Amino acid sequence: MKSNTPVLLSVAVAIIGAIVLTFAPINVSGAILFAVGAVITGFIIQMASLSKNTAAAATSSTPANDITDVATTTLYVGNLPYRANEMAIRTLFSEHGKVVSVRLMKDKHTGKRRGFGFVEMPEADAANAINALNEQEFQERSLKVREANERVPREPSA
DNA sequence: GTTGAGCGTT
Repeated sequence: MKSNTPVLLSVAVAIIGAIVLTFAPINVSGAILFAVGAVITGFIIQMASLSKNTAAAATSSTPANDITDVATTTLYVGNLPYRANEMAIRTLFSEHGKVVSVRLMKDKHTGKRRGFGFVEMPEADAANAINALNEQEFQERSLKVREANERVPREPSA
């Protein structure tokens, strides 16, 4: 990781400064000033690195990241085992298409899983996943994959 | 720690 380099550098500067100050005939106020200066320098280096990375990330357009403008279909997945987590469902559906988002509904009060969830996929992949994963066993349970009903409409906050 | 038809939050 490149971002660790400025941190290690600032830490090294601080340590070296402390060692030098230990054997150097300088008063305490000078030591404090040096330490503060070292810390500030480290933060400045970090900020410069962060802004540099942000600018680079914003400037370079990676074609592998634009997948947000695809028409997606939300799938209802029922009869899920209680041990199943989102990662397992995402992995399972990823075998039959691109998974946009996976949401396993849990009880709001207890936080336990209710055994069903929603998987968002592109239309073609969604139909493929329904045809492939519906009524199929997943961890000794028969999956129920269908098209989800209408989501709650986004009410304009007015 | 339990249960088993169903359609839901930032």
